[in-house]
Amino acid sequence: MPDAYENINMAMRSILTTDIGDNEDPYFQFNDLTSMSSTSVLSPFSSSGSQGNMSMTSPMSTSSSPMHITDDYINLTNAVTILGEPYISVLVQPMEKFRFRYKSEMVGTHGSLLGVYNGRKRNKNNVPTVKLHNYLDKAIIRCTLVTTDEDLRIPHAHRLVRRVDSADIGDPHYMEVSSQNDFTAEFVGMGIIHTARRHVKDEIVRKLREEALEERKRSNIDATLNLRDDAQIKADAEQYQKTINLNSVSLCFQGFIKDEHNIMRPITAPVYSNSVNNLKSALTGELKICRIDKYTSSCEGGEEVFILVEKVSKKNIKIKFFELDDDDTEIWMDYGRFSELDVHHQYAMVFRTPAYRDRNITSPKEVFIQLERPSDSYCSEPIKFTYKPTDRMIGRKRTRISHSNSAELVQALAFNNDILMNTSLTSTPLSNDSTEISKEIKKMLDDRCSSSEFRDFVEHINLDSKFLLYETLLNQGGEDKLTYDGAPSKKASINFNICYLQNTLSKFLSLYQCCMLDDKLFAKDVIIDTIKDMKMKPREAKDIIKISFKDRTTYGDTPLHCALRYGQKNNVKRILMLMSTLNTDAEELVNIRNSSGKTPLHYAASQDQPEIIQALLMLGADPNITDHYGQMPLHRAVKFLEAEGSINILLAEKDVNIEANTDYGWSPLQLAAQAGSYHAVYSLIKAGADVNNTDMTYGRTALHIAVEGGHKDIVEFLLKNTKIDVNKKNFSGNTALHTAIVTPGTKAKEICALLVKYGADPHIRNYNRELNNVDGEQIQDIKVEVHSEDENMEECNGQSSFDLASNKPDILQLVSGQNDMLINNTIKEENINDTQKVWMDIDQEKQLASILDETKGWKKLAHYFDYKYLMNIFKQTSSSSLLLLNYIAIQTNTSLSELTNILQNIGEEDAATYMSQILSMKHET
DNA sequence: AATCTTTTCCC
DNA sequence: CGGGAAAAGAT
Repeated sequence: MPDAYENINMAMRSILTTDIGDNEDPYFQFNDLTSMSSTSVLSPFSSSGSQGNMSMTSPMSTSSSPMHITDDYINLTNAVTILGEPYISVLVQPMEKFRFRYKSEMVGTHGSLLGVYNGRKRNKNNVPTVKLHNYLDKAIIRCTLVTTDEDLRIPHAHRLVRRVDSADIGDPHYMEVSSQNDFTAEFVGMGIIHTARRHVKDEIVRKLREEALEERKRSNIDATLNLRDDAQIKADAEQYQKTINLNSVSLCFQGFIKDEHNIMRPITAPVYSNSVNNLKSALTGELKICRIDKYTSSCEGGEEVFILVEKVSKKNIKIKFFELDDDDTEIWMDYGRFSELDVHHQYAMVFRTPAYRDRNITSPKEVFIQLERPSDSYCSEPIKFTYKPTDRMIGRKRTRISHSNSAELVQALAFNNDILMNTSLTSTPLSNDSTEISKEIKKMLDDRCSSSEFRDFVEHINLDSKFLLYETLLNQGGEDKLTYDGAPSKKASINFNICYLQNTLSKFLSLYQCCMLDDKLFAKDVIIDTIKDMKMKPREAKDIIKISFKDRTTYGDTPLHCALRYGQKNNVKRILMLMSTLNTDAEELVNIRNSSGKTPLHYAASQDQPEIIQALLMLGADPNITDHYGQMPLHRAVKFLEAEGSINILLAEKDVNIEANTDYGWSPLQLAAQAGSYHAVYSLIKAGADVNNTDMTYGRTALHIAVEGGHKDIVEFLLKNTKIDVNKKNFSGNTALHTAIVTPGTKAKEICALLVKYGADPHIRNYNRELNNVDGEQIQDIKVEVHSEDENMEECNGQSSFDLASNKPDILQLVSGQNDMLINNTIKEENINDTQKVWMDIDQEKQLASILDETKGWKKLAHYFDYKYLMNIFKQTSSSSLLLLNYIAIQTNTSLSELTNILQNIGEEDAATYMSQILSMKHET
C-alpha cells in the first residue's frame, strides 16, 4: 500500500519540471524558509475529513492524504517542494538494554528509558528524541510500542508508560512539535511495563482494536467496529501471542496533525527506533565474562577453564575463540567445548578449550574469547586468551621407579602407613629418615595436599603403582567396612567416610614418600655410575655425561633436578662441573623440563641460590622457559624478601622477559609486590619493568597489590620513584585508595595518607553500586561534579573513597585532606594554595567551624547538603563543623559566596556575617 | 520430582 | 532507584 508521503512526493514531481532531489541540509533550508515565510503558509488541511471517497482500509491512501490539491496547495507546494516531504528522524535512540518491569513492580519510581549517549552533542536530557523535518506548522508526534520484527510491526503487548506528575500514562503518547521546540520531541520519563504472559492476548486485542477504530474514524467520525472486525482482531491476536518476543520492543514514531474533529491524520511515515531489549531476561540480557580462572591453554586445546558469567541460558550460549590479524580481521575461530551440564545455574560455565589452528606453534599466540548468544548473535566484550606451544617433548615414559616390585611397594606402604596411623607422630621412636618422612607427611597434610609437587606426583604416578595403590586401598576399605558394624547411623557413616578419606590420602602420601626416597638417591646414583663409566671409557666421557644426565625419574626429573629439589648441594656442584666439560652441549641438558615443566633453573630460583643460578646461566640455561603454570624462574625468585642475589643475576641476563605473565596473569613485578619484597620491586623497576602493567585476573597494578598486602615501603617506593598511575582502576573500578581504605591492618592509615599525598583522588567511583552505608540507610547520591570528560555516565554511581571510608572517621578525615599530622607539610601547602582561590584558608575555616560548632548550625548545614547519612561521623569528630566544611569544599562546587547565602538562608547569621568578612578580604587581595 | 522461567517482592 | 532473590508457575 502506498504511503501518503510517497503520494505527496509523486504529486510534487508531476507538477514540477525539475526535481531538486533530497536536501543535503534540510535544517538550514528550513530555517531559511521559516524566517521569510512561515506565517504566510496556510494550513493545507482545512477541508480534510469531508472527503467522501476515502478508502476504508487505508487511512494513508492518496485521497485521505492531507496534502490533496486545493487552491492553497500551490503555496505549500513551493515550500514542500523545496523542503521535500515531511519525515521524522530519530535524533537520540533509546538505550539498547532496559529493564522491563511488571505491573506489580511499578510502585514507586524506577529508572526511565534513557537515550544512548550519542557522541556529538551532550544533551542535558539524554532521552529518546525525534525530530520532524520539512514541516512548517505545528504537528503532533505519536510514540507507541511495537514489535521489533521488521516484517511484522504490530502493536506490542507491553505498555509504554510515561510518568507525568506522579501518574503513569499508557501509550500512545503525543507530543506537540513546532518551530518553538525546533520540531523536536523528547520523550522523557518513559518506562516499559512487561505484560504478564497470560495477559498478552488481551493486551494485543485491546491495542489492535484501538488502532482499527482510529483508522475507521478517519473516514467516518461515528465509525465503530463490527463483530466481524472483532473476530478478525481476536484471531490475529491469537496468532501474534504465540510468536511475539516479550523481551524486545521498538518505539514507533509518526507525525500527525489534528483536524477540526480531533481526528489524527498522519503526515509522515512511521519511523522505528532501534530495539530495546529486556535487561532482566537471559534471552536478551547483557553477556559478560566476569571472571576466568586462567587465560592460557596449550595449543592442543582440551584444557578445562572455569568462567563466571552474567546470566546466560544453557541452551543458548556459546564460547567463541577467535584470532585477529593486524588489521583486526578475524583469521581463525572455534568454540569452547561444553555440555548443558557444564553451565552452572546460569552464572558459571566450565568448558574445554578448542585446539588452536596450528598445533606446532613455538611462541604464544594471543587470541580472544567471548560469549556468543546464537538466538540474537549478540556477543560479550572479548577478553584476551593465550595459546601456548605444547610441551609434548617432555618424555614421561622413562620412569625410573626401582620398586616396581609389588612386594616392595606394599611393604613400603605398610611401613609408612604405620607411621601415619600412629597417633603421636613425633613420640614414636623412628630412624632419621622416618622422622623426616613423617614430618613431610605432616606438612603435606597441613598443606591439604596443595603442593604442586604432590599433585604432579598423583597425576603422573605410573600405572603399575596406581593399580597397586588402588588395590591396597580397596582392601583397606573393605577391612574398614568389616570393622564397622551395627545399624548405620548418619554420624557413623560420615565418620567412616572421613576415616576412609584420610586413609586414601595417607596411602597416596606414603607412595609419594617412597618415590621421594628413591628420587633422593637418584642424583647420587647417576653421578656414581657416570664417573664409573667415564673411568672405564675415558674417551667417551662427553657422551657418557650427555646420556646419563638425560635420565629421568617419575617426575621427569633429571639428576640435576633431583639434586636441586632435595638440596643436595654437593651433588649439584658435581653435576654442574661434569656438565661444564661439555661446553655448549651443556645447554641442552641444563634446559630439560620435568613433568611440571620446570627446568633446574626454576628450582635454583625457587630456593634462592644465586651461585647455582649463575652457574646454570653460564652453562646456557634459558631464563625465559615457563613451567606448566606459566612461571619463569624470575616469577619464583621475586618472592624472597631479603635475597638480592638471585634476582639481580636473573635480571642481568640479557633477553630475560621481565613482563611475562604467569598463567594466572601476574608479572614478576606484581608477584614481587604481593610478596612484599622491596628489593625485588626495586630491582625489577630498575631493570625497566612497566609499573602500570596490570594483572590479568583483577586488573590491578603493583600499587593495588602492594596496598592490599599492606607493604608500605613498596607503596612509598612506587609513588615516590616511579610514574605509576596512582588513580588507575582495577576491573572493579577500584583505585589503590579504595583498596587501602578497605584493607585492614595497622599500616592502612599511613598507606592512605601516602596515596593521598601523591595525588590519589578520593572522588573516583568504582563500579560497585551498593550504596548502603553501615546503618543500612540509603545513601543519597552525592552530587559530585565529575570533572573527567571521558567517564561514562553510568560510572557516576559507584562508590567513591569517601563512601568506603564513611564508617572510619580517621581515614575519612585523611582523605578529606584534614589531618595535618600525617600529611607532609610541603604537600599540604600546595594543596591549600590550590584551593585557596575558591575556598577559605585553614584558619578562616577553623574560625567559621567554631562559630558553627557553637550554634550547632552545622547540623542545618549538613541537612542542607543532604549529608544526613554522615551525621554520625560528623558527631564523632572533635569539630563536626570543620569536617563538614571540608566535605563541602571537596565534594561540592559550592563557592564562598554561595556558602554565605546558604548560611544566611538557614538562619546562621553569625556565620554568614563572618563569611562576608572573608569575602570582602578576598576581594581586596 | 527436578529444574527452568516468569512474576512478585523486597531492600 | 537498581539490584537481587524468593515464590509461583511451567515443563
